[in-house]
Amino acid sequence: LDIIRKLELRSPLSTDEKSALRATFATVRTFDRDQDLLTDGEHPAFVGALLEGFICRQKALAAGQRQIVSFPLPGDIFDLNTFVVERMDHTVSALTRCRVAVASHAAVRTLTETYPRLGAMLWRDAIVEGSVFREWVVNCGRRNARERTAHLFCELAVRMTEVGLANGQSYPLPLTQANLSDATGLSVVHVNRVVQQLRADKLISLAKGRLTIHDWNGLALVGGFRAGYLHSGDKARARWPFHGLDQGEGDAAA
Amino acid sequence: LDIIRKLELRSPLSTDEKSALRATFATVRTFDRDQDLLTDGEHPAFVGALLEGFICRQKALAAGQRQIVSFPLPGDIFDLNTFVVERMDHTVSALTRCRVAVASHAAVRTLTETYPRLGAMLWRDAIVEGSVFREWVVNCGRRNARERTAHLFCELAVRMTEVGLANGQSYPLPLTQANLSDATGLSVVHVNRVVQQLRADKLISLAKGRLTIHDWNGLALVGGFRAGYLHSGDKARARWPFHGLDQGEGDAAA
DNA sequence: CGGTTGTTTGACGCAGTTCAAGCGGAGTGG
DNA sequence: CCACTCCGCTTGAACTGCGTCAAACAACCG
Repeated sequence: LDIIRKLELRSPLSTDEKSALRATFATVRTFDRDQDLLTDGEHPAFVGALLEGFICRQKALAAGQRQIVSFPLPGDIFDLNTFVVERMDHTVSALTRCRVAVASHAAVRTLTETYPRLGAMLWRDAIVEGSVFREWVVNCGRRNARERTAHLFCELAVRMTEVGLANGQSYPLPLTQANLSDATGLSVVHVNRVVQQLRADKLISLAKGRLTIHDWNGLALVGGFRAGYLHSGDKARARWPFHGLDQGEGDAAA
Repeated sequence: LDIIRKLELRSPLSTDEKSALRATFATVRTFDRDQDLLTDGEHPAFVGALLEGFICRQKALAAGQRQIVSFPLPGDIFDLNTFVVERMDHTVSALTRCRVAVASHAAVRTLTETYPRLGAMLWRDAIVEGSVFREWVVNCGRRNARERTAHLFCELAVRMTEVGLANGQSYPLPLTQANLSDATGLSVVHVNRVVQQLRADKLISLAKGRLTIHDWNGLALVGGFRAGYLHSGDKARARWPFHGLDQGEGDAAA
């Protein structure tokens, strides 16, 4: 189960925790390309963790335009927020055929009551995703087309590597240029030109659903990419401050 | 204390809860305009709740440009995430002189262990802020200058009203046009032109640090503003699923 | 082999940037 | 009380990055 792999990056799990996770997310559902996993406005009936495939969070505008606001990767739980908030404020769609492990809200609640440390780790990821959103605002607000796409490629490289899906310099990126344009806020035509420019500059190649980065430093420089906001290297803070069930090191006072 | 007012919008607090909040956030600090409350990269020593004044979260690019990614309003706690994540990934700055109620991490931890419902309510706000970030991505990515600024004014109108700081059609907005440009990802010059256009269209007036909305429907239409993502009207979900201390209605199964 | 979906290329136009300068108000020091 | 300065707002003119429109091309699929 990919969630396990992802969580263990930060801190090892006990066998109990692992089997509880497996039991909770036992059901697997498959979604086809262009299907919506969760629709804007609904209150979803399940909690889902991506196992494989590419999905996105997106919001649609009146004029029929779309903006992709993030790409949850395998191992990510993509609707934890529905625990806290009544309705979805965006849509989660499959960009490729994908497999998702689902659990009922009740089951996840039980899981995290039994293993509070797991709850903490899941929520940590949700908080980090907030940080990713902030960086996307910067990306769309203040970077030009070339910088934007370079930055996106860098971010995905780091995150794909983190979950073990990158293979050296390359990782699967089965997105259409239309998808990239929705993620960067550009037009399809311009994304095409930018990608070709990046190719011509020997920074990347992108073909057959796979992105290869030939010059990481160059690409990161173009995108102004600094990985801090992904909080990858941060030491695990397994202690969730908001349930009062366990003890741990404190980050003391003012 | 403004946090109390804000939390009570959702669900009334007991006298115990209120006095505990007051005790925890007893210390008040004042910051001058252009001072940083929290700096990118640091691990802050306190948790802060804005009492009055205008602050922003911002990220700086290499070229000296800035992007404002949100405006925490009075009653908002603006660095809860430092409970979970080692370092700040952005800077929080004062846009006007402001007052902030501060507490140590340890004190907030104690507070939420004693009153888990409070912890749940605080974190709910953090999750909702994530939703606001997503909408900002859309704003910067897919809306033109006029739409963007209109949307921003609408969002602030709703949120200022929510915390009781709006006065009918108008609310305090003591930002420079440079600030607005950093929030919208536009140039100062263009913000100026757009604002004047909105004025000329009798949608708003903006002067002396105060924004007045003359035609709400018109402005919301221009900005493509739909308030759902702010989750203002959602019924309170006081039960935080991740501490297992209290019971509550469940949102049942798959 | 034709239809559909995705990529590529070119020509053109415009929204928004940049540069530059003028203007008004608020604060400060003489 | 005036003079000077600083900061924020406003305006104009010129430039450009990116969008739009249109069409050709390539790959996949039934």
